[in-house]
Amino acid sequence: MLKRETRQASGSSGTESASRRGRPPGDPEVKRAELLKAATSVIAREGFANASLRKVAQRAGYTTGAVTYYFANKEELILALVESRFDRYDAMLEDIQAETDIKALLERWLHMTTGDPEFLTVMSELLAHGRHEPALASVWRRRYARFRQVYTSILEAGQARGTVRKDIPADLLADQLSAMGDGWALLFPLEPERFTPSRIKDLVDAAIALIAPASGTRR
Amino acid sequence: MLKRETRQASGSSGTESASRRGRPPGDPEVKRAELLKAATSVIAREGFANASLRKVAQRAGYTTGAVTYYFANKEELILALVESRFDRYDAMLEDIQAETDIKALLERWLHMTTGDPEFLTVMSELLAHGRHEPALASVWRRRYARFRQVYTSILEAGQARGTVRKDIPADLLADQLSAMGDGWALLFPLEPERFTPSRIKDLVDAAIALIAPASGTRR
Amino acid sequence: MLKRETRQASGSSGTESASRRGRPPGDPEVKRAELLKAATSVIAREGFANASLRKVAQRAGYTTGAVTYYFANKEELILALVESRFDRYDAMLEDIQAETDIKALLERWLHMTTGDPEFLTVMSELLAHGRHEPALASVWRRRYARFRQVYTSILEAGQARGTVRKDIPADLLADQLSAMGDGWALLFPLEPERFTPSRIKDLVDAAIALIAPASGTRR
Amino acid sequence: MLKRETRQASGSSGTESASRRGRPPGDPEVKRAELLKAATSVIAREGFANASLRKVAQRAGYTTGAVTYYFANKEELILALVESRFDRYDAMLEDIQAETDIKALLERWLHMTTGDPEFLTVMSELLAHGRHEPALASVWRRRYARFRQVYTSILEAGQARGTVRKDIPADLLADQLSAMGDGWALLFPLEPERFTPSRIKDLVDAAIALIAPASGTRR
DNA sequence: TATGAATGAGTCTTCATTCAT
DNA sequence: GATGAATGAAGACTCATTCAT
Repeated sequence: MLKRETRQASGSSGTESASRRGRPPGDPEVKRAELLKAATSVIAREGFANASLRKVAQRAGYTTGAVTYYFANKEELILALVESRFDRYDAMLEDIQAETDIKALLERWLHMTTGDPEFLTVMSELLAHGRHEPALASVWRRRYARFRQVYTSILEAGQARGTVRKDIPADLLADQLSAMGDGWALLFPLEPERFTPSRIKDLVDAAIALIAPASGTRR
Repeated sequence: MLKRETRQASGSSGTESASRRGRPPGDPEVKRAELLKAATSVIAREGFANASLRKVAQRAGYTTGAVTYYFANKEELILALVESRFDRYDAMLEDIQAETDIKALLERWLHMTTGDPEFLTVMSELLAHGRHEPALASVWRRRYARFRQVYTSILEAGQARGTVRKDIPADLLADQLSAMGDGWALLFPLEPERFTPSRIKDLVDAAIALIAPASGTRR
Repeated sequence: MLKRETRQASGSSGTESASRRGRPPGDPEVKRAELLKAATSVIAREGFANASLRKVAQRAGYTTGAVTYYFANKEELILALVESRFDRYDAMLEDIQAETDIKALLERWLHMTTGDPEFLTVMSELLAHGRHEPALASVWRRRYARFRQVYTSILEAGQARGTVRKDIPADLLADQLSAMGDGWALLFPLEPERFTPSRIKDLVDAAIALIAPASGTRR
Repeated sequence: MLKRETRQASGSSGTESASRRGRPPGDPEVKRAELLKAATSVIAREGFANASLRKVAQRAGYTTGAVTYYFANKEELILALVESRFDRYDAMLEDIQAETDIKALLERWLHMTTGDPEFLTVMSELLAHGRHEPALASVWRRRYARFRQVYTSILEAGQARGTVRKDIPADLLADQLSAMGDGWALLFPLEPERFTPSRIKDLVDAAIALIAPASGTRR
């Protein structure tokens, strides 16, 4: 009772309905997506350790209760978040996979992952935290395994086509390249000024050179 | 570091017995080190997000007050922790650096970093968290830069000696290898079962192959 | 009770088909009864303190809104629940009351109250909580008084017939026996393993002996 | 910050230290006892279901944090509370046990249990809630068993002395009397006006008559 | 008639920090 | 020098209740 008055007092427009309760129109999936987006924002900006449901709700323009209405748990929210991020990544990879030129492919991949600045940041936060949340860890293992497979088959195709060195099995190369990617995803937000576009280009070129077949010395 | 001066200033008494073996039992530096060790343990086991000063105190067998007595802040504790971990890493690198054979060197590095199972874990936790704590981030930038230099000079020596490929500048190679290492430090705790000794050996061998000069025997 | 009038006022339509067997599916009273049954279940299993409207709705297979639609309040639901449980108890007592043999009567009472395992549990939960909800307390007082009257008249009949001791007024005996019953209803769920069938039989026999007239054969 | 001002605003004396932190003198056991007393009050007044740590803290004049400082858990607080109540009851029983006259003993017991009006209320609240908290239930089972033993031996002594009927085993009598007591503890707060001193006297006298040896009819 | 989205107060709990002793 | 009692804010979560649809 007391509280309600307080709330109304701080309401801006006098003509607007004082209560925000009741059933507004809208698809629950949309709201869930909104909340996941807000969670992404919060985690990207403040980090996993500092992300709270309250902040997520605030950023989404909801109350805390709304978040726990759509997600039973903080854990469930996080899991839904990882899955959704992976889904997006999946879709993006789909597009790229057709590219046969390994250099072009890597560049598109780079463009894709760095296109949404929040994406890599959130992924690395979630990855770093995965160790402590068994359910999260298992999602990572499951989905990460799929990506290694995709990478591996891409590299195998490259080996067949002669654009990727054959002396190292494709799965090891995939493992190494994705570890490298994870490392950068971790380092990038720490010292963004070091990762200038030209530095990034050099690193990508170097990566391509690393996995290219031995060409110059003997051919 | 910030507050260490303060502590020492009020702690260095001229009457201290110099004949005792090592530092006297009440030595603040010893206690600080003990607390840092406890902090390492706690973070390694429970993760940065779940590590609290209380847990650190408990693990060290100290009282809650002791932690804030020896460290003004949680932040200060964390900073001291990173510095101390880097100091240790520095010392370890010193030993290794003399090794000229690049393969032997990498293997010693591997042995060294994985020797203390808590080490890599804590480092990756702190690295992942660095982004959100400006002071921590700056420590990382400063000290990480030094390591890249060391790595670079090692790789340059290898290039000079002909054991490392010359088509990629040493600093790019260093960047890539350390990113790879960071990636693995992150992935390892997530799926330790995937990193069997033989898989690790393969990955290291593959890494060596990656940076090796294009040999005449291979095709 | 408070709001039942309101409901019925708006619910009794004259066009309702009278030929259908029982009440039509949409009958509010049926839904209310279903919800009360669900509430019984929830309270019996989880206890009054842990029972929430949401759980009741869930168990009944209704939506959250349905509960507050059929019952204005949580309090109203509880009151309706007590009344309905008492109604049932009333009906059960009706059947038994005819029994003239006091031992047979007690045994039928026992059989009756323990027949539905949820019954006693819910009653004791509601009884224990009654104190804190004035409306609930008043229901208890009113209906409990009636039962003491019934018990008293049964015992008086026994006294007249010579099967119940006459040195203690029937109302005091009724008070004592019902207190005993309440005590057991409270203790039973706490240590069910202690209340084996044979122990229960002994306790009932002893209770009968307690209220039996001092027989000539004893001592 | 905001809160502190509020706190200070309601502080009485202007010269008192604004902060209440730091280490005041005092025995932790005393504080624990204080908190238990506050918990007793709250539960007695508002019931177990409505008792919150906040209310306990408030009544004791502490903040919520203080309660969880002295008791790790709400559960731990409750357990400590039951144990302490039982300890008190134990001590009281000790005093009484020497009484050989069964009537005098019962009256002293009555006097004792009703002396502190909160005592019985809290006990019945805790008893009623015991079912849902395994740890609490086990404390009840353990300690309640002891009392039944004491009661049994008192009744056995009565039987040996000829003041208690011998046709019902003492342990059954103990069981019945304590159930009766629990029942009354439950009913009393519900309708205190019914339990006038004279009614209580009658009930006690009737109870004594119930367990007295068959005297009038044949001797 | 009935739904279910959303609220907002309240629950327990954890925690960094402060400070009298 | 060191302790540990106490704070107060924040955390996740639950829940009765409201109400647009």
